[in-house]
Amino acid sequence: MPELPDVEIARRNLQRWMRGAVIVSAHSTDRRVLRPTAPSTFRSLLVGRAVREVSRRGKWLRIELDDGVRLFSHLGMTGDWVARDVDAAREPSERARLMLSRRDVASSVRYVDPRRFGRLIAVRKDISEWRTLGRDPLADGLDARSLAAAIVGRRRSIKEVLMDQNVLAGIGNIIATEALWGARIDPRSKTNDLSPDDANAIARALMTIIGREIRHKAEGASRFRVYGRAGLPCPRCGAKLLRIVQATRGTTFCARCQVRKGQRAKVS
DNA sequence: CTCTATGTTTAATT
DNA sequence: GAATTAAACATAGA
Repeated sequence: MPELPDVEIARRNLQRWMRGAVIVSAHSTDRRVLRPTAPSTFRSLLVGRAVREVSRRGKWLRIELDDGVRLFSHLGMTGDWVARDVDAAREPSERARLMLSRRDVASSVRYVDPRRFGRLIAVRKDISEWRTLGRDPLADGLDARSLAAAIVGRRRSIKEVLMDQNVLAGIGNIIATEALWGARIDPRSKTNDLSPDDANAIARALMTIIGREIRHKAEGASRFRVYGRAGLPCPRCGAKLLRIVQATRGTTFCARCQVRKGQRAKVS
């Protein structure tokens, strides 16, 4: 469940479930997800400490505890946090469980992740993956100027740059695909061929999609215009949507109404 | 059986 | 050495 809007929803859930609670027990034996991998380290760092705050940058969650301890959580491709009764059975694909107590009320949260691309990192200082993250569109805001400053001087395509977490934090394949369609820009365009108007269009499209996804995800389903719809007609112009591969990730786009920047004008 | 998948890291290649 | 590309991870679903 991962891209900025999904992670933001997870943050709000965890904040609601955990803030002010004391961690009564912490259990995980998953050596793929856990860092450090020793279950005893996970337990001893977390147990007995209260949850101060749950924050997010990009796709990373940071659960801040007493004494400077923090639990970083990345959801990978299929990770999610769920709240359950203390005596509820183990979830399918459950990888970690925290038992909580708040005002004498007991509860539990579980980390589920079928593919186990996610991470749970219990540490006493911020990890480098967190420190090097780029601008977060939701937390820091994003406009034409800040986007242009972030992507300036890159040689890769705009699609790949948008997904670089150290450039912009939280943009994944879906949002990048959708935003470039919304901005009418061909995903193969190079960043240094983009005008200030282009940067403005992309920044606005990103903010629109992120806001809409958070709003919709909080309740129902989400709706994508082009992602996963290759071969179907473009919702804007009706041409058949194409699928290409960039940096091993599929990109769906409309070759008719998304303009490829930096290409020589078509000869007549 | 084959292909694809919301993400990131690491190895291989240019 | 920098940059780009492919592979790897682990599992599910079409």
